[in-house]
Amino acid sequence: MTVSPDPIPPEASAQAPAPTSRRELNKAATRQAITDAALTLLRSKGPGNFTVEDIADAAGISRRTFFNYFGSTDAALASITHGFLDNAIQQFKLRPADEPVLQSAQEALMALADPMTVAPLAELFTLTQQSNLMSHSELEAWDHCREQITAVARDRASATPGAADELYLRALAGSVISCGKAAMEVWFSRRGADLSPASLAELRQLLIDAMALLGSGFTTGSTPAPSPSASRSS
Amino acid sequence: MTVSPDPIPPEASAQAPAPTSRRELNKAATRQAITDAALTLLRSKGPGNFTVEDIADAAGISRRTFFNYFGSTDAALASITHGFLDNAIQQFKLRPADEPVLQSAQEALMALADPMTVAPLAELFTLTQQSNLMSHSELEAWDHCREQITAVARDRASATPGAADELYLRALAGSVISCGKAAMEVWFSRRGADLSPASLAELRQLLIDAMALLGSGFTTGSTPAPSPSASRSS
DNA sequence: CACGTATTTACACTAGGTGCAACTTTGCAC
DNA sequence: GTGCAAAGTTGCACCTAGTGTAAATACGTG
Repeated sequence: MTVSPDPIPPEASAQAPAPTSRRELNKAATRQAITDAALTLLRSKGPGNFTVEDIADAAGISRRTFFNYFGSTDAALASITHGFLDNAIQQFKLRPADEPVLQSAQEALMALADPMTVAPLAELFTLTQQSNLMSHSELEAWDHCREQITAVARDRASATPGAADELYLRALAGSVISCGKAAMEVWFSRRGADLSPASLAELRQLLIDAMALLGSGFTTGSTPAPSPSASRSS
Repeated sequence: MTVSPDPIPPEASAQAPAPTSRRELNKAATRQAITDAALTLLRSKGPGNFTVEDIADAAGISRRTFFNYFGSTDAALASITHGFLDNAIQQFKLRPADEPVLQSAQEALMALADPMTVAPLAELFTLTQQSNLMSHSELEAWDHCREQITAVARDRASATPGAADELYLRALAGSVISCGKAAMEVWFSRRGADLSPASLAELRQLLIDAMALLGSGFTTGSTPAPSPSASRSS
């Protein structure tokens, strides 16, 4: 795949530090073309009903080149999830080190509950929902995120005097991920791919509630606290 | 694979309600032969270094028959995990309906922290640890367990007046699974495949602590509570 | 333009996974 | 026991995933 010499000024859509050579541009374009093609095929044919060759053809590259970019169809699609979660981790790392992990997670997720960011993830989710378990690559992406959270939590703990142990770190990070997933699952099952402001507000509330449940130890005793509770509102 | 007409009396090793016909016996034997062969190959060659054909040969069946039993090598190995978790779910379902879910989970896991039950799982874990993400089939097994927990929790909730919502159920079940996994990970990383009484006692304690962390909302504020805390001792 | 390097591509090959038809074993009635 | 139908196994053909390799093409730089 060769990019035609679009005279795009260098500052256009500069997300990364961008050593914007033609090689880099081509690679980025190919990568994008592959994920676009994969998503299009997913839309039109449904999960599991298209091959790597289909994607390669649609993206205008050879089958072999596809494998130079992704290890499988799943991986191509999971790059969407990966992008979202990388973003989340980035936000998470920006939080002050003395903030409780749960709150950091909540704040990081809040920052991402906007249409632009969740749209691709929401569509991917709805399109793959029928075959109810996530693909291996997608699970890998979530697991990678979990490890990142563990690492950050470990750093923060080592700064405080009574450093928490490994069990604490792993259990916490795993639970945060699980609760985040749970919130998204519930959101998708309630609203489908609805990205309206009201729907996104509901997502935010679900994320807040999920983290609050985790922080309260899932106590149901006196306060069932299903929906109206919130530690903060955007 | 044909079982020779061993004159085994019908009560020998009757685990299931056992409609013990010859057909059932043959199938069970084949299934067992496959998982045994897979585990042996895993031991001798390491993960990813043997093929379905290798397993089939070792189990004395054709490649095609292997696929009549399992969808992949991973699935054959994951049957170990599946067995353990099915067992766990069974224990979980036996708990009284008015018991808090977290405590039920803890009790169910306690009942399984004996050498016979954890040994296969421990070995599988250590043998596949180097390639750090679990196989797809193994993750499926854990996810199936998560769904079962969700279902039980849903039943229990619908019996109580202030029925908890879907977010609560999913977040709780997901967190329980995550914490269980975390406890096992820590155990394996500390003790390898050590199945001594002391090691198993440590596993029990880790499981107890993990559920306690979840129940306390991971509060570190005043009580770091890393190890000596426990809501009960076996 | 020319040359070295990065990238793409075609080709060959191993292995996973599935449908199908022939064959063997088992359960059951007689 | 014989015979028959259902369940299970096997070989075979076929498609797809994924990888190694070497030739061809595109790019960066002088």
